[in-house]
Amino acid sequence: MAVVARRPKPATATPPATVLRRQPRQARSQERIERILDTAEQVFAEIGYDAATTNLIAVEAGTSIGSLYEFFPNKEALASALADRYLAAIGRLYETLIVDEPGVTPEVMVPRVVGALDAFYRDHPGAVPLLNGRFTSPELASAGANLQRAMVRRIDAVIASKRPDLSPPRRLLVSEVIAELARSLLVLSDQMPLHQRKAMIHQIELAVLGYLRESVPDPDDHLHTGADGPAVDANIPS
Amino acid sequence: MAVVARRPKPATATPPATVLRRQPRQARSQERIERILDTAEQVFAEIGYDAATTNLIAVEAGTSIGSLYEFFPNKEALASALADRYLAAIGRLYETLIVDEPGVTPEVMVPRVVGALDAFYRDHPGAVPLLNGRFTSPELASAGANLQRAMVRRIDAVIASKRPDLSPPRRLLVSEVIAELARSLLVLSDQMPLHQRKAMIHQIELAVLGYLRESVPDPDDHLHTGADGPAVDANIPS
DNA sequence: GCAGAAGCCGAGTGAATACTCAGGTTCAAG
DNA sequence: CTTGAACCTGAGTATTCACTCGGCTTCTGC
Repeated sequence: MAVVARRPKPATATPPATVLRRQPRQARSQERIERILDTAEQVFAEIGYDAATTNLIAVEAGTSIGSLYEFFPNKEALASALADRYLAAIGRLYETLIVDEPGVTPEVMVPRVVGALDAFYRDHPGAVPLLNGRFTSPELASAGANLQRAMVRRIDAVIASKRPDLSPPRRLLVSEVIAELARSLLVLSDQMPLHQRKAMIHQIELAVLGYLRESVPDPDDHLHTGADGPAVDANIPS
Repeated sequence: MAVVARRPKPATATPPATVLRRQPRQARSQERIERILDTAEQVFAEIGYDAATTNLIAVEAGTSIGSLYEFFPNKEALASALADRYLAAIGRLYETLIVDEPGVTPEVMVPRVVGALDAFYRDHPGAVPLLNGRFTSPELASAGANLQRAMVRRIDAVIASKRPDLSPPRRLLVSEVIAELARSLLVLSDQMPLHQRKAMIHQIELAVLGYLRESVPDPDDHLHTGADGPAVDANIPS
């Protein structure tokens, strides 16, 4: 029942964690690799991973499949290398933006982060399906999961610092929801025309802030504590 | 560049909108069709649409590919028929649950709808990737889009009735965000273990309600109008 | 300038798989 | 019972596509 993507000759179980089959020695091939990756990003974004053929990517990149496979061991390695690129870039983004500084309120941080992510996704259309789409390859799915976990951890750290009164599991749950909320709505906004996209980004900010206020009410604010429903701590995972 | 799934012989451009190639006349074949669909639902849910082979579906359903193709013109028709099933069921759900009645506040309706959708997705694991996943087939993508539009329309109608002061475009945007928020978070919760799932469902309710309060503040409540950021009506689409 | 390494090419291979069809079986109507 | 339609079967067909390989070209160090 186990269905492996499309790799007729598995050879070794798991090749050493190298993405490249061989390190390029000359500038020419280095550029070729870059061009192949850029093209793969485009093609994946346009027609999706499954529909994209390695031949098409090679041709569009102005090279041959032979060259492509000279450096990339298989199709998945292409997507994997792309994911690494994105992962590194977005990771840097998080490190810069999701920080625990005294003056930084959620009202400041949320638009900052959402705006930056929006810009990134707009500049790298391939990142959206790669990191957020349903992917056949387990390797890719885990790349996206890693990224998401990184965001959750950072949010969690900030909340821990701002609101030491919350229990760790509760904090984690809230962080997960916020990260997912931002992620999924950003994916949605990504497939909107530009004029709607701007409005959508603002709504994302409202949604995150609204959820925050609802789920982690400000202890100073005694005006807005609803008397409805079960306690907020209900159903948190242990 | 146009990549068609895997249909070597397109024959006619668009066959008449029948899902079945031939209507069954005997009870036996009717049951067979049902069994094939049930199996397809399972298999799609387990390994995904692309990885699922029609042969596997036929075998698992205890029949032959010949029989499968006797009734379904191609693989996509299988998924399409499934989508129709889900569409009808969820449509009924919406009609029952998203209604504009005097006593029904958001605090009542939101948990009701979220809970019902959660139950549905749990009972029909195949529905999630089919309606919410990135799909190669345009036909399937449109099925999911239809469903989402139906939900948006219903939410919009309810908001229109409860809050006639909102401008139509603003209303629509809010409805779209709510629908998407619920959809994507439900997809997330669907891939969680059961004990986390319950907690997640509650957070979805909080998120929707929080967004509502943030984006469409209650005109009676003059306590919670923040002085931050741009006007809420900024950036709405014309 | 030469040898060997690195790089490049693309027709070809093999496996996967959507779908067909010729021939057999089961049903229902007369 | 007979007949023809509906139904079923699964080996075979046609196609796609990831990936290889033998031969060619370009670079680099000496």
